[in-house]
Amino acid sequence: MPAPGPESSRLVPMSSSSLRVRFAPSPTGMFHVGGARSALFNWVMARQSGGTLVLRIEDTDASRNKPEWTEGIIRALAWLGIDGDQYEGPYFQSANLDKHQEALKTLLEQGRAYYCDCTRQDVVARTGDPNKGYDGHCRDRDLGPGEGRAVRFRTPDEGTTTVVDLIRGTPTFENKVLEDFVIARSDGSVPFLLANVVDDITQGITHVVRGEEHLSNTPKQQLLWEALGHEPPVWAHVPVIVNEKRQKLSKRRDKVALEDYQAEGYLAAAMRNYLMLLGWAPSGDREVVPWEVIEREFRIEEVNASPAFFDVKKLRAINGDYIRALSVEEFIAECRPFLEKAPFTVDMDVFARLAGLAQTRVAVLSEIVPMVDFAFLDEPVFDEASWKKAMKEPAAEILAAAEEAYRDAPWNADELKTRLERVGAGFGLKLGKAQAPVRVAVTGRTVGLPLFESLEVLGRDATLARIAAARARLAG
RNA sequence: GCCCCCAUCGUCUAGCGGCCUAGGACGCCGCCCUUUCAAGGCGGUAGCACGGGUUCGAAUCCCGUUGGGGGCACCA
Repeated sequence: MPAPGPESSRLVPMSSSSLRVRFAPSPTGMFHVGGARSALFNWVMARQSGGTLVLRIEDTDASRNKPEWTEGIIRALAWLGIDGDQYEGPYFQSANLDKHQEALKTLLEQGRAYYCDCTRQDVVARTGDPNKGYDGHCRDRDLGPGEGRAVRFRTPDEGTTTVVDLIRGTPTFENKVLEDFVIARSDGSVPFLLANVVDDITQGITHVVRGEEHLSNTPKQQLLWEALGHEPPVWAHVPVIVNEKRQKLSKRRDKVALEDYQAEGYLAAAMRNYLMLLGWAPSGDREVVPWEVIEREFRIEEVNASPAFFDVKKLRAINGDYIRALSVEEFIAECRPFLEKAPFTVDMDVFARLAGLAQTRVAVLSEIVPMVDFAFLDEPVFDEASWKKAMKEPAAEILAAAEEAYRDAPWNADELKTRLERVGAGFGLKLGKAQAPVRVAVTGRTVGLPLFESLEVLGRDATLARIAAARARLAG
């Protein structure tokens, strides 16, 4: 860690109880990993500055306000560690409608906005170019309210709007390229651009940390802040998360639902750690770090400005690290929900004897099920490829010899290993080869938990029965 | 089409003018360990997009090119 520079080099004060950030998702039925990362960034900033994180549900679109979706957001946040006591709210955008209308009225009265009765078709007909924006046709027509009339914000004809962005510096936009955008639909409702600003103003937001996809909206929103008589917030547009084709992750084509990862057995701590690594890295040559380190070291200004690929392979690796770092008891507890969903009944006492062996072998919790199924099923599920591979040449003889050797063996892993070693030696085979037929006979697969420990847990009767069954299958 | 953003190994990143013969991690490959598979240990593979400047000196600063991405709705 380099010597810390003067305090002034920190763009976001380390301690400022006045900092107010927000996470403002619109309910869509699933919680996007990109949203999770934004939430995390905002949360960390609030925590390390002693400021406040506000949760606001942007539910004004009628198709996006199912209560269970909001619950899903709250549940997902809690899973990540952002419990209800970590934020103010939730506020609902739909509860702030009066303020939206008030702002609209103010803008209209100040002459910063005007009524417009143009349809999209009208505009295109006039400009002859569907790529062109609104042409300002109604700017000075002095229209009053009326059926089919929207309200547009009058953007400046000259000058530039510069947004101060912690990650990108000072993107500057020519005002003349900003079209007069709609701030009230003809039904009177206020769309995102304005509603979002009014809510941020209402809730005293000082730093807006959101996805890069909003950067183009920012000059328009900043103009709105100013027109409404407020100093705009400090912005921070975090890069989008992309897929292998380097496109923004989309719920249509990519696996983006946090719930899906949770259901597969990714640990919240691992997901949290991984998400923070997208665009940022802790000090030193390590990246799998306790959350406290992240909370101490994270700086929004250090977040990379370029898009990051959501690499499930790396997520897996990190998840494996987190799983291995669990105590066996914790591991068992984490496995429980997955075992309860398994198509067989798990005796947790039996599982407890296998858990330690399984822990280093699963990268994702759901993998525990096929790994221990043999111990709970009446008979193993044979993987045909495994069977073919292991049950050749002296397999029948090995199984016969093993059955014989195990009939009266003291039932512990060491002894079982020694006896099978001896069996193998009789065929000039090393244990690695000799154990294969037994492993497949008993577990159904060629790979799995350490065999002799598994046999010890399984018990003599089941082991012998399975070897016999395999011999019969081999003969028949 | 217009606007904006971005550019270090395949991927995520460290680097903020000399410490870089570019470091770490994931992946991949090899070796060791070993009852399979993991885990672990050791080693290897691979990168500053390109072209101009600025400078004694550029991955680091500036400009351009190229290439990616995002946004341009009476969605959020």
